Amino acid sequence: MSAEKITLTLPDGSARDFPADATPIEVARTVGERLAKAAVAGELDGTIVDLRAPIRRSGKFRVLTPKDPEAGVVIRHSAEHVLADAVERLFPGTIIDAGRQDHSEKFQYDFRFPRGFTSEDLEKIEQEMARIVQEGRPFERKVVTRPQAVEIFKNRKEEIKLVRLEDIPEGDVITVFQHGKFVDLCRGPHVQRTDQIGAFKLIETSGAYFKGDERNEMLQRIYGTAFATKEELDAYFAKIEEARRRDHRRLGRELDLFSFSSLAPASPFFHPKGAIVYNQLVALMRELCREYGYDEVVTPQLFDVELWKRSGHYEAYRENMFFSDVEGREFSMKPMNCPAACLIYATRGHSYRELPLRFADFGRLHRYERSGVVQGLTRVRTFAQDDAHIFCTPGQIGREVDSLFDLMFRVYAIFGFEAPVVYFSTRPEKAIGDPKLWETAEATLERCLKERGVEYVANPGEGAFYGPKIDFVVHDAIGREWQLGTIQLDFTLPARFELAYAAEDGSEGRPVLIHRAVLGSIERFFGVMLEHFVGDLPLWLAPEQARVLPVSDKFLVAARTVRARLAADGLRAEVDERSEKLGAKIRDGELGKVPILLIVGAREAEAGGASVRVRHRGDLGSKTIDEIVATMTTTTKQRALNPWPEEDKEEGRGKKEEGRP
RNA sequence: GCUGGCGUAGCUCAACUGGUAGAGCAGCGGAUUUGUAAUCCGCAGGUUACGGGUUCGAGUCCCAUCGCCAGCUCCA
Repeated sequence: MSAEKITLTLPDGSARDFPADATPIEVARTVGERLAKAAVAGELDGTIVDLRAPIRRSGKFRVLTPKDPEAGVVIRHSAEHVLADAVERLFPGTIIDAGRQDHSEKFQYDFRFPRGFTSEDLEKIEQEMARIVQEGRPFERKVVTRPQAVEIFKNRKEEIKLVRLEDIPEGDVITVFQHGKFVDLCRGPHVQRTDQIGAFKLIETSGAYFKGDERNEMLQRIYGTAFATKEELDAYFAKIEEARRRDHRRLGRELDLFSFSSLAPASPFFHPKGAIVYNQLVALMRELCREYGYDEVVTPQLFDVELWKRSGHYEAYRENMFFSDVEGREFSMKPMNCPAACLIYATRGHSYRELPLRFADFGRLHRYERSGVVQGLTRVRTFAQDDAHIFCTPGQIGREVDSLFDLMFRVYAIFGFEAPVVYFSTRPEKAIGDPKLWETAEATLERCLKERGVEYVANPGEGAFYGPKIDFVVHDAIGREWQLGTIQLDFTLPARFELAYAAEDGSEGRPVLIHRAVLGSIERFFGVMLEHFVGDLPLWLAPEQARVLPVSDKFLVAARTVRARLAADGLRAEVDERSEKLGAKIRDGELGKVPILLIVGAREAEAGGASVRVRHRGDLGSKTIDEIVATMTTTTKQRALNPWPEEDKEEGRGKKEEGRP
């Protein structure tokens, strides 16, 4: 086997032959001793491989050094071992579990430790890690047999590792990595020596269930991050700081949009300004519902639990529901709108001719969420969805779903959300309904995805309890994924509610139910969107679209006249009547993120207009009131992202060049 | 729910090892009449989240409750 050859194509384009068991570090040496010394990993056809592992395959190959951004994952992975080593050195007898799968940003390690790690512990551990890094310990890779591996971890009294070892499928190659006295079960890849870990920092500690299952013991986890250089490490923390700046909870308070009270935990209060934004979002969806052939319905909040038993929620969703007893009857607040839609459908007979029937429902929902999981507007206990339930024939599913894709992408584009990630989720463990119906539903939805040609990620077992779903996910400022829109195909509820329609041939058909939301929860969307815009809402959403600033009290009347004209044309505007200097009013307007400031002094009062100052863009000069109203009205109607159209190209170009060296 | 941390004026934060709560901004009043990111002066504002306890004395130490933050688990 070792006589076999492989051909590696190097970055300079040259193709060279090597023995099949050649390792990346050996290949690096043939290129140059300096490259070999700096190497942290190899990369074969885009996959990072360990320096010491035989390559065995022909392909495009290169050597990664700390200068390559891709090397970061290897550095963090190695820092992870150094962390575990440091903890074992400082706290002998600590049982180790395992590190992190995804090293794209952070590393982590779980330990069985009698108490939580304190910040003093972290400091000590960091110092110990620094020592290990400085010692420049080489990482060694060893392929071992299962009995050898058992032997190693038995000797080290690493009982958790023995459990982990059992999880490795029979026949897999088992490798361990060692640096200094520390040995860990690990696939790699790792750097050559610990001193290639340029800069690292421990971030925080937390509890974490063994194997992520809350029925298991809780281990103590330490998080950290590492980079090739101090500069990259600093940039990482600067990014975190930027995320904090955009946090919607902070923006919501500062802009007086919403608040929370300990008397209604995890339930937002939308202040007058926040309610304007909220209602604009709903108005957008109502408008689109009209265009796409929906009928809006309004349904109750509180239902006899009989309904939930019938719908399956009592069986599969009870932990998330609020209950109350009235007159000896048990009631529950609705966590979803779908059963109400079914009840409406069932109030009379239906013909195939009226399908699809699309019921939009902006009803308020209540879901009990465990206290530890609630978070700002993104995870609350009461919210409304831009919800709808489409009753259609099986043959209409394809067209309905296709039209939903149009709607989703159209709406996300309005907010400038980058192409959302599409997930396809199938039958979960806790599901109701006939498995055969599930299979049909899953196959139908997947076919819609394929016919549409959208790229999607399979998410097995993550469907709703009544049907498979397609989810649309966008990323917030901190890189967290948030599910917004969803399309769920449901054959189960129509059966449970015995819904029917008279088919063309006179037989009785059973409608299919499509659940769908575009924004998802209005509350969550509000939060994600606020972070996305850093509070700089586009004109159509801004609670205060313009603020009129009189240069002094002398122009108060003129300012009020400008405001009155804007209001008469349906624009939201205020006058800053304080006896502050203009500079102060501008400052407060900018900090308040008002899109347009209209300055009225002697010149403007006489001409009957205002000087336009656009948020973050500065003075645009005097305009007539007609021009201001016309521009703002158009921008609002178009739901443009930019509050005021850019000036002609020449000026734009000139401005850009000013900033250049 | 679990692990860890936090809770002082509307906001941001002070108050040495326990010695009896203070500043900036915001608010209010007055002066000022202002031309593109902070005018000046004054006033008011707190049972230190809540309830117990230790102590001569608790914002500070201990216990319990509530809420918030991060993570785990879960999720629109």
